[in-house]
Amino acid sequence: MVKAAIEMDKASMLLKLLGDKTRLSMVKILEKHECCVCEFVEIFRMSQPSISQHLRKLRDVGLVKEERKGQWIFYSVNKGNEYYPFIEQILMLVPDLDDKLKKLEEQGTRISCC
Amino acid sequence: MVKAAIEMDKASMLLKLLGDKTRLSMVKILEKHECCVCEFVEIFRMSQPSISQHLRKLRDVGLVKEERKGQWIFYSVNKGNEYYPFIEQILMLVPDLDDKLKKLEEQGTRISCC
DNA sequence: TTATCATATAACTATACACTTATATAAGTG
DNA sequence: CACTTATATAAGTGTATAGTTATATGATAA
Repeated sequence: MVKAAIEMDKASMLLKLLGDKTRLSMVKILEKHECCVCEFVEIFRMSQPSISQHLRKLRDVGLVKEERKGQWIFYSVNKGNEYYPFIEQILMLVPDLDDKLKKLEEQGTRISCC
Repeated sequence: MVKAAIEMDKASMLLKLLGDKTRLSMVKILEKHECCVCEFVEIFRMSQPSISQHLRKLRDVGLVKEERKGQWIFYSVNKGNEYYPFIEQILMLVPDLDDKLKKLEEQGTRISCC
């Protein structure tokens, strides 16, 4: 067992949380980039409330944090969170999604709202 | 990204599968020990159908395999499965449950049925 | 053969979950 | 100020999920 180890309860809770393609992708992106809600709406082509609700689940366990900048709210991974070492290990096993952001930039929609 | 990497679809599907405390514990135990259904019934103090259904989900994606020995069916992790490298990395982050089996042995129930 | 043990499966139930629509809040903009 | 933009939240809906009880299957034992 590695230094990122945690109890079974916590581990299964976190795996379930990341066991959703949208949330897993969000966290993978947020690990490297700050994003606001409207960008995720673009990336995942999903309704704004749906995106907000996923972000809330991530925020409720402290995995992501939000920062308001004017009318936008930027999300990022909370690397100080007690579970981050665990999450970090899992994210290493998952493909990069930088191309998704790059695509937004090319479309000019990366900062459509931000 | 590490050699255990897989696509997002697969990753989230597997994380969801392990995002259940019972299944996560099962796989962690089966990684090191063959077990039969009745042992899991003891360990998790859960009904036999419930245990069987969890094992079926794991078997359906090929994570565990079964081998009949007389009237018992022994399960073990299928280390040849394409997803095993991914699973292995996750299991490294999770505490050992050897004490649970040890407890069964002490009670004499480890091989109550097997 | 009948009985028993180990396991699987089917049918049902209650809860959790992801998503939708509608509405609220909060910050800019004209 | 009213209007728009960005986001959150509430309420409702359909489906997935984990568990239950009941039954089926398959092997061994009497």
